Amino acid sequence: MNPSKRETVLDTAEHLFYEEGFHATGIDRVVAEAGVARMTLYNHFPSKEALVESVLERRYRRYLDDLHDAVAGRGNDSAVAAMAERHNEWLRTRSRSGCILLKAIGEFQRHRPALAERGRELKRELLTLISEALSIDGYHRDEALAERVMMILEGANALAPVLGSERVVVQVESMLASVLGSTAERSS
Amino acid sequence: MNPSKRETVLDTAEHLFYEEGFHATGIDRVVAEAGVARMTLYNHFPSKEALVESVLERRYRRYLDDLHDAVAGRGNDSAVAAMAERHNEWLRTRSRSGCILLKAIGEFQRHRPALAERGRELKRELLTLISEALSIDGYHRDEALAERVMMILEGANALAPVLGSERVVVQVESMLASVLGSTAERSS
DNA sequence: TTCAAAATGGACTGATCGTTCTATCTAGGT
DNA sequence: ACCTAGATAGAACGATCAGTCCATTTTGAA
Repeated sequence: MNPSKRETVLDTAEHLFYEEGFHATGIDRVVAEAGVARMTLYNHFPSKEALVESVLERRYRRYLDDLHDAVAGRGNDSAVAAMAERHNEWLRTRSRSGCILLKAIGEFQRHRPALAERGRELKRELLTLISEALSIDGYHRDEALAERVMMILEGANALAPVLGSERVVVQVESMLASVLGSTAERSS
Repeated sequence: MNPSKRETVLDTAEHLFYEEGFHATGIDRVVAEAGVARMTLYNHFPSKEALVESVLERRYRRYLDDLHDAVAGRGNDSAVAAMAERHNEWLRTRSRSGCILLKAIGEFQRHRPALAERGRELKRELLTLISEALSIDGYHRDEALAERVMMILEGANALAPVLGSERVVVQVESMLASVLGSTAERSS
């Protein structure tokens, strides 16, 4: 069975919102690019805001699930290293223009506070995921360390559009080693 | 003498563009908030694009100059530490919603490539500034190290809207120590 | 006091925004 | 063959967009 119209709309909207911005991308543009009637979109999503939320939810859920899977299926690497490696894969292939969530928070924090807050929630899920990976690796209840690791990943996201993904991924590994290595609190 | 109308427009536009987004902020909104006639704006700036560019230029120039001054006027701190401290001051007071340049690059990379490229140029100026500070501190020609330091600052910018400036500034110092400390290349 | 430059406010253009409506068409299951 | 649910194209809505024009008022320096 072909991808449903709904999925087509989500794919197209994700691409356009991510590459061209949320406010700068009109509904007409989405339906034209998706090859779908305008009312088809509105049958699946009650408003543009709802469409944006679905796009964010779907994309970031995939990203979080991907990181989770990387940890679960890692070989000899540490959990955090496996996670960072999977993040780097996103940087190389799907996330060359920064983090879609931070873009959305920036564009909607005033105009649609609920949307921005949902974005922050998803970001906190990433922080939790990092915390859990650190626990697996023997760093227990070190929230500050998790924040530092997250800052590495977000720094890479932010600078990818400036320095390019290639340059940025190699610094992720280097910084991860520095930040983990200089911690004396490891308990196993 | 009162601040010129031009400065008033720039102040207002900077605030609105930064807090509410570029595409989401109309000219009408800017002139209303600035308490200025629409034609006054268009007498000083030929287009919205020109206004955006002036806003970016002015704000980021101030930021870069500020970092430069911090290095020049530092006490016993290292150059990079003085720079990071000044960056943290921006995070606490003027830059709580992420980096205005990265926001602009995100919103304009497709619609106004020239604007986005100008943004990237200014970002490269920051990288140069960091490189120079590292040179002062005895790390010579280590471009990768400069990129790592920059990733710390940008990671902090990116996460400030999620974790808050307070949490983020303390991690900057910690990470700076890790990243500099784990380098064996220091030559003085 | 004079005079030019700067600023004003409001009308106006054509384009585009998100959203709704309607009438027609297409598919798939019974 | 029939029915229904979904998809279609396109017109239309009021609101807002960036940008222009203009006649009038305010300003500041000579």
